[in-house]
Amino acid sequence: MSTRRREIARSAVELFADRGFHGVSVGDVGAASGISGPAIYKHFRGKEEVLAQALVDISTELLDTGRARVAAHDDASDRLDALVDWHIDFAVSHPAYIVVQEREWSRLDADARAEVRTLQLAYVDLWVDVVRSLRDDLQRAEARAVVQAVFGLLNSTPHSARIGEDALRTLLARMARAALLA
Amino acid sequence: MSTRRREIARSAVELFADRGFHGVSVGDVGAASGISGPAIYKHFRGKEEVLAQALVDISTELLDTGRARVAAHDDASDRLDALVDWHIDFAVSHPAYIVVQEREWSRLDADARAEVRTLQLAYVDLWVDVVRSLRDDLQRAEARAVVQAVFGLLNSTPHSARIGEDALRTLLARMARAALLA
DNA sequence: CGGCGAGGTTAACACCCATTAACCTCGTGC
DNA sequence: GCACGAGGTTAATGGGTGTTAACCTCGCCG
Repeated sequence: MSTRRREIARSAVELFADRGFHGVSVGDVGAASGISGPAIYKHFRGKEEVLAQALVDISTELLDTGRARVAAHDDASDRLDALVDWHIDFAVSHPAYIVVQEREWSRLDADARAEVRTLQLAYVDLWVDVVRSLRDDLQRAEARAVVQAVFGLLNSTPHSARIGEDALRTLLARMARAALLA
Repeated sequence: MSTRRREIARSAVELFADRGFHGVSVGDVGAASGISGPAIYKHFRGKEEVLAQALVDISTELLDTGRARVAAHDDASDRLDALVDWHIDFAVSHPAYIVVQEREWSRLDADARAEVRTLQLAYVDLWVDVVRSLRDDLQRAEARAVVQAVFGLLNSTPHSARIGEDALRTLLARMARAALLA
């Protein structure tokens, strides 16, 4: 996967985030990368493949870094904190990715959707394992629901009110922990 | 506001929820209400007005019923429980409305956006007042952020895993309370 | 030096879709 | 009985968009 593909996908995400996939033309996507219009087709087979690339990139980064952060700690409680902090880091610094991932998932074709879904599931499972080592009362399916709900909480950042970024981070971290361990 | 407008908007929401506003044609909107295509223009000035009607309806119902539920209790803690239960009721039974409200807000023109925003803000404030009566440590802006985050948590229902509806309700209620009072 | 492939460009095409026009058909008040 | 307005219908229009075609221009390898 050439780095140019990733550059194009990255800048396209900003557009998708605030005009929606269908609200952004191929011309817009090109313009955002300094080229224009049909030049996109030198890198992608179609518009939708740009979205796919972006979503795969997001999911991969979330998973890979998440794994690394978990592996850096031995204590289960520390691991949970590490996951919460990492997810907040990501959500706060890349709100556009969060929005697009939530919103445009269904526009992907079957193959890309399967790939993204696999990555996302692995990320959820990473959380689930840590959560269950702290919550022996939860079945696996329940733990998954808990984790999804916490993602909803943490991903609310883009829509969120205007308080300082640091205050927001600590607020969210405290709420997430409380919700996870309730 | 004729009731026909509301019927059309209501059935359109289901379409918007899983294909996105731009992914649904005016023909589709008509077909979903048994009429077809341009007949929509006998009730709305344009496609976007259908979306606006739907979002205004959602926001109004959330606010009005929320107010009624709060007024039915004197104790602050009971009021919070009532809000949490009502929001979960709504999110579980109308997932399409939740999805559309989150996703397509930005497609509205300035007037409709302002109206929806006012309603949503009043709903948030309803929560904020109750939360602050239980949490004297929170500034108003912080309380707003807390409430938004809890909405994110509760609105995760549509994306959520497959556990029984009752189990999901109690799980979410417990998590929400914990997050709100942490 | 010559060719050629990667990555651009602009022009053209075909299609879809929101909106408008023109026309029909009742149910209802006068 | 009849005008008329509300709420449909189908046909036409016009703009936008994804994609393809045809063509240009280098940088690099043999």
